[in-house]
Amino acid sequence: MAADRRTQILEAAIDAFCEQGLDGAGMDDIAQRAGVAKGTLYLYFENKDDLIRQAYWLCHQQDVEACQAGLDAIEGAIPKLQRRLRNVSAWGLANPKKIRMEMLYKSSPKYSKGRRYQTQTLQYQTIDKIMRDGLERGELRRLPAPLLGETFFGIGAAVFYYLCENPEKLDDEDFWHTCDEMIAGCLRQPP
Amino acid sequence: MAADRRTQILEAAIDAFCEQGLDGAGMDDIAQRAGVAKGTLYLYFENKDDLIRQAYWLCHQQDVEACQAGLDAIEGAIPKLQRRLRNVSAWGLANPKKIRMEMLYKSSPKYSKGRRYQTQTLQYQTIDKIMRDGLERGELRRLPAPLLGETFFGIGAAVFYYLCENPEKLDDEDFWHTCDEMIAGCLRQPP
Amino acid sequence: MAADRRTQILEAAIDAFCEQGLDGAGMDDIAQRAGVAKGTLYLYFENKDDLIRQAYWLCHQQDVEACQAGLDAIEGAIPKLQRRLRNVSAWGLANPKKIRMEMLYKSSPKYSKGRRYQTQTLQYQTIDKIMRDGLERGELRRLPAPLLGETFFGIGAAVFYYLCENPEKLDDEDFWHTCDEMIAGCLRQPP
Amino acid sequence: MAADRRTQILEAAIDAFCEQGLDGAGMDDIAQRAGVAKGTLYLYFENKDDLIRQAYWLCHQQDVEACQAGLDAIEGAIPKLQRRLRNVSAWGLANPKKIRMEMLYKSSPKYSKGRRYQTQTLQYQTIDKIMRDGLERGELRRLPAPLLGETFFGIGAAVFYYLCENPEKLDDEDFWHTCDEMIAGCLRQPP
DNA sequence: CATGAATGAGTGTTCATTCAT
DNA sequence: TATGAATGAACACTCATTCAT
Repeated sequence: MAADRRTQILEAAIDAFCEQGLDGAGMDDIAQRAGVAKGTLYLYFENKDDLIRQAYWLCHQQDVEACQAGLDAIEGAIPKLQRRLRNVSAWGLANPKKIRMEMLYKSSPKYSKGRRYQTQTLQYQTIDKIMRDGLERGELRRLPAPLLGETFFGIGAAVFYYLCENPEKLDDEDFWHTCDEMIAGCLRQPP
Repeated sequence: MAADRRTQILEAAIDAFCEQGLDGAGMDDIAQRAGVAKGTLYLYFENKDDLIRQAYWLCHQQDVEACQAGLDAIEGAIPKLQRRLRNVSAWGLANPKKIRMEMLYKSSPKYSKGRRYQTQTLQYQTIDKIMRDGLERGELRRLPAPLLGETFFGIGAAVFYYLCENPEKLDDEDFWHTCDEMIAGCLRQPP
Repeated sequence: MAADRRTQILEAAIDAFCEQGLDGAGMDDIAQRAGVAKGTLYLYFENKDDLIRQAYWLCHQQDVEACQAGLDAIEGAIPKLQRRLRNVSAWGLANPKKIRMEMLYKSSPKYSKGRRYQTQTLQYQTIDKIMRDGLERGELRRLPAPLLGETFFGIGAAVFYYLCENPEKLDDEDFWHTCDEMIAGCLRQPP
Repeated sequence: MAADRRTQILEAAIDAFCEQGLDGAGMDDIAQRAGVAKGTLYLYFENKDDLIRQAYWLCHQQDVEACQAGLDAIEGAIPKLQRRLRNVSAWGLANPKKIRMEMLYKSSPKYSKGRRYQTQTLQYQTIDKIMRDGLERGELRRLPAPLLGETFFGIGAAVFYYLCENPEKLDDEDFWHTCDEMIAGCLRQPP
């Protein structure tokens, strides 16, 4: 399952972090989960900090990539966001630990300021672009792009958490239709 | 300012946790901030875990109480939620550390499952009630109450984060009007 | 024997360093010798480096003080040096570990450049003074003061090592008479 | 420059030990300096200890050999010692790292008792021979041969250190004349 | 009640050594 | 012969907790 040592360690680390937290998970534990000796970790990562950052970055990149699927072909901010919500939900349900890892990282005072939606993330940039374009076309409510972005993230998180406990809804088109309406109702500029 | 020793310690602890994280903040640091000896902490709290839980609980209770202000007098789920958003925003801006403490606690795998909106919280119960009532009256989108609740939380968090960086909007009625529309557009069942 | 905790630890550390070297002696070992817990060491010393430096400094200061006894009352560079040699020998025989600790410190590339006789030591300054005065009065060979100083140190070390294995000579006035002659023959400017 | 792998490694090791100390220098560092893989070290040396001992021994042998040059042709203990001092000084200035390596080894509690002049060294034997012969002929002060030897070493070290910082003196015949007088004044039995 | 010196299990990290290639 | 990835015991250091005062 693990292509190489590095990935093998990163996956073990993500598991450990999810279960015990960034501080709670020890290097010993991670090494054991990865099936390597403790010293081996330091062949691939400078230190625990580096391991955490790289574990986060792996999750974040995969998340972003999954979210992006098919987005370019869609016209309009609202439809793009609707599609994006489906993308992230499907990916998140299949990779719950990676979602959790992103959250842990972002909520740690050591690594981040506690926002879900942060300027330096890749998501910020793509979402921000969508929002600015939508605002320009008069498609979205006249609110600052960052607020629109953060709001979209908030709704997304809600839907995702709901799906975690009701995964069967993932294929329920009625459910998605209502979600689409929520997003549209929330963000679309009324005529 | 601190009524008694216990509160004095709790407030120092909240400060420390916000700045350095639940694991990052040491009992030494907390004691120093509180102006008491390290041993004294253990007279008021069983251990660090207990201190964290009580610090969280203090913040959570005050949060809930502040959110509740004036809600009983309001008729209708949507208006209630709109008011609630103003309540939590105003309180949160005045008590950013307490909001942060709640987040830290909820995002720690040791104490919580990582949800913002959790069954055991007091908010869950009040919001859930509002949602159930609203659904019964056909006021809200036909979605499960927990999803509606989580969605409301998501929008609330977005608005709050935005206000943190643009606090002058707190008194901007136009801003709030748009927020009200976002909430309504998102949650109200269209005719 | 140990006045306070700090001294108690320093003495244990000196013992350990002498037996196992600065790097070879572990903090665990030092703590055990001192009869305290490992953590206690860090209440009195910032880190191992600090402990080493302070252990050295303690030895160095006592060494210097012992060497100085009665020197002020003596007139002339040669007699002063002769007396000094007796002083350091007597003190060194009674405190062999402290002498060794000084050597270990000075010979460690981490802490020093490897000279026995170093500018920053207290001995350097007092000996240098004696040499300069002696040169001024034409009492000593016309050589640079540092070379005279280093030479005196070299002879001193030789005598000390010899005494370590023949401690009974410490009270042998004939022995000291010959030592005095060695020093004089070596350093005094012939007429 | 390095005849074979073994020498190449030994020279790299000596460099590393001089700069970082016997404990401070890692096998990694030595391998890198020698331009070989870490594992290769263990083909030529049993372990780090063995490497240290052999590195020391190499330096020691070369030192002894250099000191011996032209000594057999000289009659009399004092002239021999004077010549020897010039030999070791010239060699030491040209091979400062080898001198340093010898010192590091001798001052390490793990390998030695901390004496400059030690029974098991090759120097001990040749110097001891000179001293015994000189004593027999009444040429030297009536002191035990080991003390005379150690004293000579002490003066030698002083001269060498001085030359390190004033290398131009190496060719200054006046300087050497005074050194010769120091040695003679120190060790020769007065009539 | 309050203290803070003392504790020691636990942490992240290093590094001499091994061994499959 | 030569390699360098892997190992794991050992290390310096931290910190929640205790307890004599």
